[in-house]
Amino acid sequence: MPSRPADYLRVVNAVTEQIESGELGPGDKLPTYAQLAEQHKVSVSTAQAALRILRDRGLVEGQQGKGTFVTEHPR
Amino acid sequence: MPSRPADYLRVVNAVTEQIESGELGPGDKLPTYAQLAEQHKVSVSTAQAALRILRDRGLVEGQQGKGTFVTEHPR
DNA sequence: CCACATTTGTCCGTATGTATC
DNA sequence: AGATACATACGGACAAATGTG
Repeated sequence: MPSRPADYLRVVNAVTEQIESGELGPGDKLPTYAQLAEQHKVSVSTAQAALRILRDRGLVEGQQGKGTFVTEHPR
Repeated sequence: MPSRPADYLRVVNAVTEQIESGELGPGDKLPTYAQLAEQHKVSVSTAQAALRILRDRGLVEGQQGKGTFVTEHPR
């Protein structure tokens, strides 16, 4: 029974790939919660859960009032 | 302006410390969602968010119907 | 200085599914 | 069959920071 990944993980993986492929570079701004939610056909809550994971992993950083940005990662 | 950490991070940190201090060892069972929520005076939703982070970090593993357990393996 | 809109961040309650006992 | 417990998803309500007018 191949259960597909949870929605929030699909978003996590999608964004991670965009970063690793270079489509999104350090300092680049990600779509807003609402845009990300719409793009992946999930609720805003779910998009937020995904971004919380990405923040915890250190891939992105959020700035209130401005947006979410790809971490300038030396690594 | 040290604003204090978010509730879900407090739970993450508390559990992490219990693991690192040896109070909780590999294979040990954590409190249930409801118990964890009560102990830290947060909602079940918030406790779940904390455990999702801990799972993502690889510190614990959830098993449906059974419980959440400290991962067997360091690193 | 103030009002407003935008956007991220947090918290909660509920519903539903899945697995175990 | 029923109880327990983890897992996912959603929507609503605010707070905090930013930018604009």
